[in-house]
Amino acid sequence: METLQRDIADVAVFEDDFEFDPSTLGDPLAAASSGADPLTVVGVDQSFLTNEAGDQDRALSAVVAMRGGEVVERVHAVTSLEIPYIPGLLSFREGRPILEALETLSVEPDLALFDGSGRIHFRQAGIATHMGVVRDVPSIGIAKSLLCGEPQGSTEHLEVGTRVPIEATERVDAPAGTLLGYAVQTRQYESPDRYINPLYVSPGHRVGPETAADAALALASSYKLPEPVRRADSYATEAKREFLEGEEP
DNA sequence: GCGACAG
DNA sequence: ATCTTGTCGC
Repeated sequence: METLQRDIADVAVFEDDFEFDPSTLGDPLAAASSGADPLTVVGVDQSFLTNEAGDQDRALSAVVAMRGGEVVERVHAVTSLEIPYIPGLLSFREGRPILEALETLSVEPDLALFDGSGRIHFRQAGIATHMGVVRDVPSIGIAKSLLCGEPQGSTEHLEVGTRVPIEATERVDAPAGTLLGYAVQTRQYESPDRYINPLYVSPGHRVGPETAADAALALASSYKLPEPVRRADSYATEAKREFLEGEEP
C-alpha cells in the first residue's frame, strides 16, 4: 500500500491546475460579477456503523454538493470495513465508500474537500490526494489535527485569516523544508480566554497550498469547518441514524 | 527498542 | 471515528 501511495504522490499535482476562478469560491456575488458560474464544491466525510459485537464493521461516506452557498445534492454509500485505522493508511479504510458515493453523484464537482490530510502525509498521499487522483478532481485535505510535518511557528491562538506554513521533516517523503500545507485559522473567539485550534489544510490534487488555504477560509463562514465539510459531517451522522432505523428494529 | 500517529 | 456529563457564553 505504501508503494501505491508513492505512485499516487508522483502523479499528483500540488499546484493550481483547474479552470474556475478561485476568487469566486465562497462568494456567489463575486462569481456573478465576474461573469462566472457558481462553483460546485463537495464536502466528504464518514461515520461508522457497529455490529452486534460492538465492532466497527461498516463505513458510511456522505457527500454534500454545494453551489453558491446552497446544497444542491446529497448522496451517501455504505460499505464493509476491511482495514483498521492505521495512521497513514486512512484511504485504504475509507476510500471504498467514498468512491461509491461519488459515483452516484449526478453533479460534476469543480472541487472536493475531504476530512483528513492531502499532501501533509508521510508519503504525500493523504486521503484527499488519493481520492483526488483517482477521480481526477481538484481536491483539498481538511484535517483537524496534524499528522506530520513541522509548523513554521506557533499555531496557538492565531487570529482569523492567519496561516502558518507546515514543512516536511525527515519523516516525510519529500525534501526537508518542502511546503506541505498550512495551519489555517478559519475561526476564533473574540475576547474570552478560550481559543479555537486551527485546521491543517493541504493540497490534495491539482490545487496549490496557497489556494487550498484560501478556499478553506472562503468556504468557512460561521463555523470552523468549511461549509461543505461541515454539512457532510452532519449528513454522515444523519444518514447513519436513518440507516439504522431500517435494519435494527 | 522508543517515539509519533489524519479519522 | 465514537461515547457522553457538565459547563461556558451569547
